Amino acid sequence: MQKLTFQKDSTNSNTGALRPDVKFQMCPIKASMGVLGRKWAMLVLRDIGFRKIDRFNRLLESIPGLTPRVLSMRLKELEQDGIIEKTENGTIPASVRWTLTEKGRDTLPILMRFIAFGSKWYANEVFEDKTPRSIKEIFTRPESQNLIKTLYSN
Amino acid sequence: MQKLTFQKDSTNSNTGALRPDVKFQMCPIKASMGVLGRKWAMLVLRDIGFRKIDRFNRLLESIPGLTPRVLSMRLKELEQDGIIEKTENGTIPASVRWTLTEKGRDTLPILMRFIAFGSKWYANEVFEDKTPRSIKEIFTRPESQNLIKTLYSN
DNA sequence: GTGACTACTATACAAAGTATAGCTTAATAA
DNA sequence: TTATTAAGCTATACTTTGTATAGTAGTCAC
Repeated sequence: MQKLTFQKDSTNSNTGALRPDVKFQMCPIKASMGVLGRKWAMLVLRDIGFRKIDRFNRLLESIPGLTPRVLSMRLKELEQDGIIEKTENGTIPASVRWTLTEKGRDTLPILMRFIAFGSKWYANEVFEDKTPRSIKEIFTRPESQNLIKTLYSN
Repeated sequence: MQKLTFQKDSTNSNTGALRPDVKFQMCPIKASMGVLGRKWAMLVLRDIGFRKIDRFNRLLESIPGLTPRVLSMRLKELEQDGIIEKTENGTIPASVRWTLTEKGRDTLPILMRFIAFGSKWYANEVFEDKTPRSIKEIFTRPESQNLIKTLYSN
């Protein structure tokens, strides 16, 4: 467990604040929160990105509490923001499949950090044995290692 | 720009899904969303954690749109969840200061990923020159390097 | 005493999310 | 033939969450 400490910041009267060297016109966190910050958005991305659940009704089933109205709204917002895209094959009833775009795949490192955080700090709810776990303890199979490395490290 | 690809998953009929090797009783992302998923929560953490803004009225000023009612609620929720803690010095009027707990400091890697994501994909709004930037291009000063390494890499 | 600063709370309203039902098209089952 | 299922939604009403604005109490400086 690494202790996080802040270094003195010579440009900022020693408050210890982390300051960017480039001026932000808008905070990138705030910008990201626009669509990703809405309720259920992260869980929809989790299912599409990690669990490969790509159909409307399958997403509804896999996310308890999510209603069709809100799922429909989240999918539209995520699509308009370029985070996911749909593939409609021409059949009727329409068979829609959702996948991540490049931008969408770039949200997975964020999700991985949430997995790490939740597995450490909400172990009571997350694991049957209530024991906190690290990412490495959760994804141990050799097939997972490349992906974990890509999504969790630099 | 690294391309993210998924390896075939021999245990899961080749859907390419990333599956944990430990059973989740509850998804750690969902667990994390409880308090962190509410509106403004991440921005409050950003200010307390990175910008060292630790007073009620200073937080209100620094987060446009946030109202005292909601800030008061978010602070209470984050405190109850053990993410932040308050220091009240006995003076009247009470002078309250908010700091991150260990759990709170563990949210900073999540925020760093949001910074990275936003700086890459919302450059139009984030930077005056509308050019996407990486974390390394944003935090270039030697004093920042240790912190960035801790919060961004493993 | 006037105004400013501290950290809030109160009230009313608007926006966002929830619950439930229903729609359209087509394939399958009885 | 009729009903059921499944696809992906939309409609309506209601509840929760967040917004806007004003106000509170205590203390200090002027």
